[in-house]
Amino acid sequence: MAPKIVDKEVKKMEIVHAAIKVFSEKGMVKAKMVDIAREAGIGKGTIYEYFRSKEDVFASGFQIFFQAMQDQIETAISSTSDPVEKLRLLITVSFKSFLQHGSDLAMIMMDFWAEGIRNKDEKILDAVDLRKIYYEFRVIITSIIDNGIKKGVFRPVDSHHVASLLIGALDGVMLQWIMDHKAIDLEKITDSVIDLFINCLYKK
Amino acid sequence: MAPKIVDKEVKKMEIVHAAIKVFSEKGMVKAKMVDIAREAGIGKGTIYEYFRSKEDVFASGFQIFFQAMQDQIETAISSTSDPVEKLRLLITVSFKSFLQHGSDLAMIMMDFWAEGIRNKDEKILDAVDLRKIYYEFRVIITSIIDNGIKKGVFRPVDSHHVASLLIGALDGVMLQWIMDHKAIDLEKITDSVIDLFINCLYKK
DNA sequence: TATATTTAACCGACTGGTCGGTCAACAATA
DNA sequence: TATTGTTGACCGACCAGTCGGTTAAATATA
Repeated sequence: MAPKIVDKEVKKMEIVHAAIKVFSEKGMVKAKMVDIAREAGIGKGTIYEYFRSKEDVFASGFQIFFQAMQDQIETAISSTSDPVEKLRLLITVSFKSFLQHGSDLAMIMMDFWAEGIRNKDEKILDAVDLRKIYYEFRVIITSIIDNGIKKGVFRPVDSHHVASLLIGALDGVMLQWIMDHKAIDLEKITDSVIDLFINCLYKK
Repeated sequence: MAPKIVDKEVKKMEIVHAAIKVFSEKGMVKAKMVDIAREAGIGKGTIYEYFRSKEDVFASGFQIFFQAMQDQIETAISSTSDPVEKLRLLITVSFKSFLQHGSDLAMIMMDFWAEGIRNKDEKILDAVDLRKIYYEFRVIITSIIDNGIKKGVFRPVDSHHVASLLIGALDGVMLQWIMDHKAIDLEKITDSVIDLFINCLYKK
């Protein structure tokens, strides 16, 4: 009357994390369902007990990945109310989380970008909505800058443009680092980013 | 005794340009050989008279695409010897070339990135060597900045880091623009990039 | 406690479709 | 007619997703 019971949610997470690992090593296209199954230590058919399709697995991985990153950043910047310190933390934490995960996790981000941009018009995967993710990121940074301007710490600038620029710089530098670890010293570049953005925002 | 003659090089270029169009619309994976053939107005088999594989077609497209971009930028910055003006032109031309081509061409760049990063260890496609391309780009910008420092126009900075940062900012802002044209005004952001980088480099 | 029963959970052989690459036949030219 | 150039039907490797069969945990029964 009562058969084998497993925690569906826990197992689903196990599969997603196995999938994230495989995606990061092989990329979305070359990663096969059987690879994910093997990594999770289960049979291929079992995946379909928890996910509707490969895309569904991918979307779940995407969401978990970016949610974790966003949480990490928001936790860090909520520790202070000083706009300068918030920006400094945001930049540092962004680069740090990349450094600590190595290039595997960076690789999967590349696929998320590629997939997210390619499917930006199709509403199939609403979890993979990079527009929303970037919008939210921009709002966070814009509000820090606006607050800094209001407090008279920063000179008046177009906060939206500067926010876009900061996000772009973070992404773009990471992109170069993914391509060539030896050419880009992520730790030292952090200081340059902070120097350029914060010093240039300071009111003189 | 003298059979049909076609200009192999011209036809090869026709195929590559058809391929670039198809790649930009569908992406590397979804673009089929038969699509490229149809776009070029030829049979599928003919492509294999000019290219060894799909990857070979992709690599050729890659090379032509980036070479054109690099030529455009180098032509622009060679028109002046003023470091400030060189930087201003480099930023403007980079964004302009993106704007004029629309998002199709931006899409293919995304695939080049993804493909280039994924195969960065495999030496199969040495034409698709993003490391080299970014290195060369960095050299160009570094030399402009160093020259500016030498002339006493710019304050002394780590030119390599600032160059990486500028390239990153250009790429990263374009990435956001690709994702959401409405959220990013590429023309107006150009001014912010110039403002931030050039003003902050100025010696006071 | 041993055994039977129930059924969620699991699995991997199979299917159906896709697509890169080949090649034998065909077309055009001089 | 000899040679270059073209072609698309065909092949086979590949793989996402399916499905019928199996396993084993929890309970019921004696």
